[in-house]
Amino acid sequence: MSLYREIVELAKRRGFFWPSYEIYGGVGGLYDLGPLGALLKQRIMEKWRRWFIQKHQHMVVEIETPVIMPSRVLEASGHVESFTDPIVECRSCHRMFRADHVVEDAVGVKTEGLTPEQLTRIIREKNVRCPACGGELGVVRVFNLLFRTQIGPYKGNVGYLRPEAAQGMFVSFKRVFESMRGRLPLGIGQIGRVARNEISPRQGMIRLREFTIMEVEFFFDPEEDYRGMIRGFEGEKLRILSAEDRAQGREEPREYTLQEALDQGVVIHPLLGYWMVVARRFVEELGVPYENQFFEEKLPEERAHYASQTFDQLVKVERWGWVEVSGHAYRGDYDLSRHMKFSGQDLTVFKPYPEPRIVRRKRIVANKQAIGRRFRSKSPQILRELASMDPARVEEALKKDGYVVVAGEKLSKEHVYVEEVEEKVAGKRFIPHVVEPSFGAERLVYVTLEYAYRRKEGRTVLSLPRDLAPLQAAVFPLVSNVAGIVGEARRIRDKLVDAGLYVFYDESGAIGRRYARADEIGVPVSITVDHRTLEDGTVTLRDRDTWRQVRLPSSRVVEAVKRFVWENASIEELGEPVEG
RNA sequence: GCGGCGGUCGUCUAGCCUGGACUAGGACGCCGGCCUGCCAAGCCGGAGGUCCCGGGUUCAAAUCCCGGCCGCCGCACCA
Repeated sequence: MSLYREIVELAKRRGFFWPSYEIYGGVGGLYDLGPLGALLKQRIMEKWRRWFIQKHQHMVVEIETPVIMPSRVLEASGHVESFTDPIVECRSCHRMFRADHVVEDAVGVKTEGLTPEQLTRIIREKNVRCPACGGELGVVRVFNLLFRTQIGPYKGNVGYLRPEAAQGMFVSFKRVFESMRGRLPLGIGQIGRVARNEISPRQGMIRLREFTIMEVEFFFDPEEDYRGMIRGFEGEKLRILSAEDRAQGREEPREYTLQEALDQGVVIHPLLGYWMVVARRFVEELGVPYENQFFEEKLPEERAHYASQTFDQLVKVERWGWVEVSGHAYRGDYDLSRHMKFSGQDLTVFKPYPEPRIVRRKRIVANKQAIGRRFRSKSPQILRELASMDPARVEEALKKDGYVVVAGEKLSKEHVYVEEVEEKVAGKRFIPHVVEPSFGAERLVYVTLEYAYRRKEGRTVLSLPRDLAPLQAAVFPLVSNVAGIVGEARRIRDKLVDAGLYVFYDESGAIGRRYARADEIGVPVSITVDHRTLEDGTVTLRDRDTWRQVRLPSSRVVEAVKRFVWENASIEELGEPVEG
């Protein structure tokens, strides 16, 4: 059986995940997380929080925004338009094509903004055939990956389920920015569910129609030098396959330090690179070694509509080769600009200079009275155009010709002149730029399971990083027919539960079987109460990965488990070795 | 969405081609009991299956035919 199949089998059997709505035949792209899967995902989310929010709490905060979005927001973001592709199917070979691409290639016309009906007409009129087999093409249809719904009882009130959490952060940027007392850089993070109506989801947990996204929108001043922020990170390594390398047919990533990647222009902004380093380390902590991950730059035509540079963080899995677990996009000011335009709200940021600056600049001064007398009803138009002209050029024209042409009229020095003024400028207004690291949580659940999966002496061991284990400790009575032993085991279980831990307790079957069951679901440490416990109060602690055991007083078990699980202490530090 | 292959106890599977003694068999797992001084041990007992769903052919369908759903593999989109 393949590794993938073994994991899927384990997942179903022990309760990590399975297809949703199974009793009704299932629905593609939807998965349930079982008791262990839900815990594992929570631990992964917690780790993400630690890396992306908690460690950066001086500049990154977490919010929560709705899944349902009014259509206006996604019109502004470009998703209503750009998450939609016109597709056409060949009637004979049944291949699918992007209708606009087929038409552009065959007829050589621009298709931007054409409706499916118009595209269909062009196909009919120009007799555009299937590029693969020459067959007849069908009717152009549109598919949109957005799930559409209706908000309230009014049909016209269209809403969508969000395809990414990002828009919630952009829309609420101003409020968060203000509540964070107007500081930049500012990261706004969110963990939330999103939905994309994939045409053909497959690949189990890797490609879902509904999933949890974990993303940060990191807002900053595009003119500021952020190289200081990556101090201490310059030497961090990243494996990157650049778009340039890809265009030349290269398939292997190159290794760069962060500094090199920036110096060579492979990564266009220090902050983009900074979060890529954080992402690499976070994924390493899920159990994926450095050499099994790299960043692939998207080619221009592969990028989302909002991005000017994008990297996918790829992780190697047995079944599908390299799969994306995160995306790192330089979104520029695209989103905030669009929301300014669509909402009419000012989303710019004011940034005071350390000291007000005296700026000398040229200014066009119009003599409105003279213009009004001379040009009468045309003067409003002249004044409007004048306001948007470049002072330097006006000055030059006046100097050279003695007049300047505005709205088809010659204006002389009596109508307009240019003067130099000194102005005090306290700061500047600008639209922040954004870099975005964005993770899919369920993919990480699968990846984490795959990297933890081991076979040892014919048994399955889930060697999950200890702090990710759904259940942190197992407690067993060595035998189940001695009341004292069972009683003490139950007491220890209760103490661990009271300490806030999730405990696997089992008194059925033989001890070896119970260890095997605990190993299989990744419980990092097992505590066994035996006959000696009744004599001297000590119990054994067993390491899931090495199967080594130590003995220590049961009064110290809670502390020992915590040190083992959260502080990664070795088993030997926690007690006296057990012989044998 | 199309093409190819597949869907049988919790899991993995036998049976399907060549319809009927299939009351659908096995292994593992699960539950209970006994036993057990540390790694899936032993003994006894038990529960568990609308053979993916719907329709058709037939005296008779897990088995043949049609449609649907789901999964895997290829073509287009993506965290």
